[in-house]
Amino acid sequence: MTGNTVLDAIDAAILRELQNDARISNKDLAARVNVAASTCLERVRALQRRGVLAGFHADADPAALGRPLQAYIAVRVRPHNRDVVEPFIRFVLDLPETLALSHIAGADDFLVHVAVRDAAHLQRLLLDGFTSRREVAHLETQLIFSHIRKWDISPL
Amino acid sequence: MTGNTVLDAIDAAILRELQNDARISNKDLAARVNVAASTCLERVRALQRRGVLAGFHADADPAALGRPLQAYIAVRVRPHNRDVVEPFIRFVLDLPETLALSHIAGADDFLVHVAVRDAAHLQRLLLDGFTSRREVAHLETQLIFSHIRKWDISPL
DNA sequence: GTCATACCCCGAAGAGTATTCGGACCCTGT
DNA sequence: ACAGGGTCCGAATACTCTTCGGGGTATGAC
Repeated sequence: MTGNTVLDAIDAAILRELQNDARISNKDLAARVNVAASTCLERVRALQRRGVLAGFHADADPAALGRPLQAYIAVRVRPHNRDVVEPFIRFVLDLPETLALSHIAGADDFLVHVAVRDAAHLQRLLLDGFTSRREVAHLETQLIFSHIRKWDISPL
Repeated sequence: MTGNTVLDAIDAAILRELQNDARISNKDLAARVNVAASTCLERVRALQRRGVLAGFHADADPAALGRPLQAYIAVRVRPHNRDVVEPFIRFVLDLPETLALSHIAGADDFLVHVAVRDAAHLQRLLLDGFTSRREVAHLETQLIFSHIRKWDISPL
């Protein structure tokens, strides 16, 4: 291995396998990427140390948890300064409906990805959760028909 | 346990722990949720069978993989019918830059979440990947300052 | 009451896995 | 040739997974 950014073929393979199945045993992982188990273990730990592997997470299905409807909520926050923005972020992340939150550049300031029980639940969330807050200047909601997340992010 | 939708306290705890760390050992998981290891194992398998636990994935940091810049690309596809939409979806999911793809209701048809090396890379992706396609009628790109994904989805 | 049924849970133990560590190997520069 | 640094490996011990038989408890029929 040469530079600081690039992964060699074995690291890339480890990354691929762990993104595909985070609960694979170290022994099986080692077999798949053709190194000894001890080597494999050390490589995984190195990837974690380097921050390439940021964590391992179970993927729970929102629909199976009674929240089959997803939406994006675009939010404009006024005034758009630290004292307003930081509490707003904390508020959104504390909502059980929230799946993800993006702070974006453009006409809107935030894009909130939510999963709810049904349209009535979404309506309640919008009215009671968002429009009732003073700093929320504008809302725009888009229903999500389907959402596909790619699990295998590859280097460059 | 009664219904089909609800999880009891132990299942909810298992879900929480596995979303927090998918590589926790079954023994440690059992200790955290206060059941025997064998019981815990069976519960995890039941959650997988039921589709509540859809998978386990390593979380790779796009920035550490040389792609520190993220954006949403809103796309309008014309005509919006099966023969056009399905190849488009396949195309987007095959792009290495794509992190996620949503099919949405509203003025735009798709929202594509991408991670790229830099602005020039994004520009190339837009021009060569998207606007060069016949079915792409409109594009709107928003840079992402920060993106926070919540890992712990709770029931209801 | 008491019996049957259906769950859920548990602990023991063999099979299997993780992890450490010393040493082999292979570059690279002197 | 040889020293230094890095990477990899396999053996061995400690630890974990997984199966399986059995115990506890709630429910409902008689």
